[in-house]
Amino acid sequence: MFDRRLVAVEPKACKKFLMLDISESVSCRECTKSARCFKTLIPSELDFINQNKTQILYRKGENICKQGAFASYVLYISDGLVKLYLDTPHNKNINLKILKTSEFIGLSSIYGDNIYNYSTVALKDSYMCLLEKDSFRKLLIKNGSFASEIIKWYCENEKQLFKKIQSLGNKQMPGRLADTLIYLYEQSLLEDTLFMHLSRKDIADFAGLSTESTVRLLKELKDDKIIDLNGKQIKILDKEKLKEISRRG
Amino acid sequence: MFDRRLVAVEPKACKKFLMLDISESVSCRECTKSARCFKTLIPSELDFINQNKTQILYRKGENICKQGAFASYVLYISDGLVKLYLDTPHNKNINLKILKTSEFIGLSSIYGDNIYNYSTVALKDSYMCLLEKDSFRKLLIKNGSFASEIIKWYCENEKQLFKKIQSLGNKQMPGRLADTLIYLYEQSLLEDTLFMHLSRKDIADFAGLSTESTVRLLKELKDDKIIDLNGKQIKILDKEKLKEISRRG
DNA sequence: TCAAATTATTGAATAATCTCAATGATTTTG
DNA sequence: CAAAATCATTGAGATTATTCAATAATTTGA
Repeated sequence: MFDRRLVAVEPKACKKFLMLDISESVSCRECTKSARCFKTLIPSELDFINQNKTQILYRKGENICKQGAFASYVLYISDGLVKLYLDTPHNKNINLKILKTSEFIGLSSIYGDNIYNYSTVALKDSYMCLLEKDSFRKLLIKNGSFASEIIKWYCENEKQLFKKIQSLGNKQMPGRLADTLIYLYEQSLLEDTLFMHLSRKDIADFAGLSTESTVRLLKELKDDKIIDLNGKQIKILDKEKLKEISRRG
Repeated sequence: MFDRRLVAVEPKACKKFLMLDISESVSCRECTKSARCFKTLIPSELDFINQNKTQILYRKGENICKQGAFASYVLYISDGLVKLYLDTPHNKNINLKILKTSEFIGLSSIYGDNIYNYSTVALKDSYMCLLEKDSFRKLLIKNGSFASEIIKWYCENEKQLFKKIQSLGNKQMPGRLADTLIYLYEQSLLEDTLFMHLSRKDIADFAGLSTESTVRLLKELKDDKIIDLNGKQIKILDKEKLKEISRRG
C-alpha cells in the first residue's frame, strides 16, 4: 500500500501529533498510487518531484490544512481519507468534499493567495505527500500535458462546486439532504468505511442544515424505507426516490 | 474599441438575431483587448488562434450560452458585459458572476462534459470571439506557460465560488445581500452602467433571495443611509457598515 | 469497566424567509 | 401617444427551518 517504514514521534506527548518519515519513502517512480496527471511526466520529471517531496502521516482528526493558513505545499493523498470544508465562525462549517487516495489538496495555492481557501481534516489516519509549490509550478510550465491534466481536474472541480451552489442556493431541506446522501453514498462505494467516520453534524454540514433537522429528515427517510439507518451506517434502499427528492428540490 | 465593420443581418426579421461578421475581424495579433494569458503566446500561436476564431455580436438580452447545451466553443468577450448564472426550474436562477471585456466563458467545456455547466446572457450588446476548443486544447499542451495562466484563472475562479458557497451556505438575508452589493458595486466601478442593466430580480438571484425580500432589505439599507437608491442605480454610502453586515452574516 | 464526555434524538417555541395578492411605477410596443 | 406588459413595492399570512432544552445512546479515557 504505502511505505510502512514510518515511526511515530512522541506518541504520548500530545493528542495530535505528526508521524515523521525517518526513512526513504516510496519514490514517485515506483508509486502505485499516483494520480492520472503524473502519467504525463517523463521519468526525469518524476525524479524531480521525488526530490521535492516529503511524506507525512496525519492521524485521524488532525487538520491537514487550515483555511487562512500559509500554504507552503501542495498536498497529495498517498493513502487516506480526508474531509474538505469551509471554516466559519459559530461552529457551522460547510463540508464540500470527501477526498480519497490519489487526490490533491491545496492545488489553488500554487497561483492563488499563498493561503489555503479551505480546511481539511483526516477522517482516518492518512499518508500524505507534501510537494513543493515551486517545483510544481516549474513542471506546469515545462510540461503542457501535465498542466492540461491539472486543468481537467479544475473542470471537474468547478462542476462539483456548481452543483453545491445549486443545492445550497435553491433547494429546501429534503433536496439538500438527498443531494448529500447521494454524494456520500457514491463516495462510500469507493471507501466503504466512510459513514463510520461521519457524525450527524458532518452530514448536516454537507447539506447546509442544522444537526437536528438532519436527524429528523433522516428518520423520515428511514420511515419511508428510502434509506436504512444503523448507527452511523447509512444505506440507500431506493436511489430513484432519493434522486426524485433531489430533483424536486 | 473593436472592429466596427459589422453589419446586422435581417434586423427586423426577429427580435433576437445575430450580427455576423462579414469583414475581416481584428486579428489576434493586433487585438488590444486580449487577456493576460494571450501574452504568453508567441506570434505564430496567436496566428493559430486567429485562424480558428469567429467574431459575433450578441444583442442585449440574448443568451450567449445555455446550461446543458452542446459546448462547441470557448467564448471570449472582446467587448461586452455578461451575466453568468445557474439555470433552475421555477424561474429561480442563481447569478454567479458579472463578466466583462477580456474574460472567458465556457473554459471548462475544454475538458469537461462537452456541455455548458451554466448559462450566460448579454447585459448589453457584446462582441464575442468564438475560439475552437480543439485549437485551444492544442495550445495548452504545447505551451505550458499558457496553460499555467489558465490555471491561475481557475485558482481565482475557485476562490470566488467558495465565497459564494460561504454566502449562500451560512449567511442570512442581510449578509447575503451585503455580499452581493459589495460584489456588484466593485464590478460597477469597472463598468459604470452595470446597475442600469440589473433588475431587482437579478440582484435577488445574486443573493439567493426572493425579489420581495430583496426589495425590503434594500429599502432598510437606504433608510439606514448605508446605500443610496435611485431607480436602478445603487450607490454604497457606507462600505464599512456593509462589510460589517457581511461579516456578521 | 465505569464515569465523564460527546453525540444522537425528540418536542416545542421561535425566527427567518417566502408566497400571494394588491397596487404603483416604469418600460415597451403598436 | 396610449394601452399593454413588465417591473417595483408593500403588507399579511403561510411555510420552512432553526434554536433551545431535555433526554437517550454511544464513545472515550482513566
